[in-house]
Amino acid sequence: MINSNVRKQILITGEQLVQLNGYNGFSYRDIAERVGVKTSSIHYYFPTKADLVKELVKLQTDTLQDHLDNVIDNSGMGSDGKLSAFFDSIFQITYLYERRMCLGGMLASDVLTLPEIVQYEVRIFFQKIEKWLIKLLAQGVSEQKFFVTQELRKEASLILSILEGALLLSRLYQDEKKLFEAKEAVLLRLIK
Amino acid sequence: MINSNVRKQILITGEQLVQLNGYNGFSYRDIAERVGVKTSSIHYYFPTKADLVKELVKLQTDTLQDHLDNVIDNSGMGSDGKLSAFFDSIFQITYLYERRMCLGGMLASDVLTLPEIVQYEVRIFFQKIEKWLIKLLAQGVSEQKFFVTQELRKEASLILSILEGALLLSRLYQDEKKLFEAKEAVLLRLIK
DNA sequence: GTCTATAAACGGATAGAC
DNA sequence: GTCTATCCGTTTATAGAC
Repeated sequence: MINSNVRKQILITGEQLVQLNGYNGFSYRDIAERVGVKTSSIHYYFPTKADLVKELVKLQTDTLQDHLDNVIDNSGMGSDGKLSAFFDSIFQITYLYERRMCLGGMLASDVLTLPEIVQYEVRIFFQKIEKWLIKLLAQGVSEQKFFVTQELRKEASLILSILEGALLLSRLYQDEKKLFEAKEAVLLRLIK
Repeated sequence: MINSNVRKQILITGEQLVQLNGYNGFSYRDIAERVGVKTSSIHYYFPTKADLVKELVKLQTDTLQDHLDNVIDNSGMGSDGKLSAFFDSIFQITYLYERRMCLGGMLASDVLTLPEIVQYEVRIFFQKIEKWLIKLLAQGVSEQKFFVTQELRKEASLILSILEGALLLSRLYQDEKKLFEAKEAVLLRLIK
């Protein structure tokens, strides 16, 4: 417990590797080399790969949730500013951070090969973001800053799709412009 | 040559497995078992995994291209009908076909682990679809059926992002509704 | 907690018989 | 063309010493 720094380093490195290469694109060895321990030490903290990835998804979900809640609660911005901040927050933990894919999006593409526990956490990951978006949309509508012509749930879902798709294609072409265009399109769409 | 049916079966099965599980989520053994040959036979036709996947991406690119060109040239539909047909065509080779991901989208998520040759073909895959979309958008604008307020290239790119993102999330939740909602949103956006 | 050692299966790939 | 046999590195995971 004195130095469960190692545990933290394993989680951080695992997160990085999942976002870069996907669930089937990294191994315990990859983590071990980067952290500077043996693979058996990783098994000590996380008996199976499922344990490790489940844990790191939970962690990012909570961290992101806290961060976003701060944006919505303790910021002087209007709804439009908050939506803009939402995109920037996501960009900062994805493409703008070593050209990573979204953690949830990467695992979503691997969904058929994921252990059940991991699938479950990935769904939670997106559900929380979607709920947050719905809350923000409602706020924007009541402030008369956003003009939404359909169910808020559908609109939030669409925004998520745009975001994930833009990340996928930005990475393919190594072109961050697509990302900003996606953000701009969403803002224009709502603010109209 | 008499029975290069095997070659074709390998390609078809490989395509299926890539769309379901990704580049790092299947092996020569998986294909061999399904086709009913030994892995060495696959190596006879495709010396390396890169050869195989490169080939199968090329194939789907060409097939899809031909199909879409037919839609745009030899159909009595208006631009809106053609765009609708575009979505349906993609759905038919993805989620509505064994809940597959888009071939290009799946490989895009694996991009950092792909051999160069495969990366190249994936980019071609999307470039051709994007060009086709731009052509259709131009047609729709000149017919005054579509109202596009930005560069056609940006609009096409956005449509692709929406499509890929919707596929990703539909698969995660096993919910085809998201797909149809995405299609509807794109159509409303342009026709409005 | 971290290591060495090892298991047992899997990965892509090749040589050579038929 | 397809197979058997095999190579050799990798992968996840465990046992047990320190």
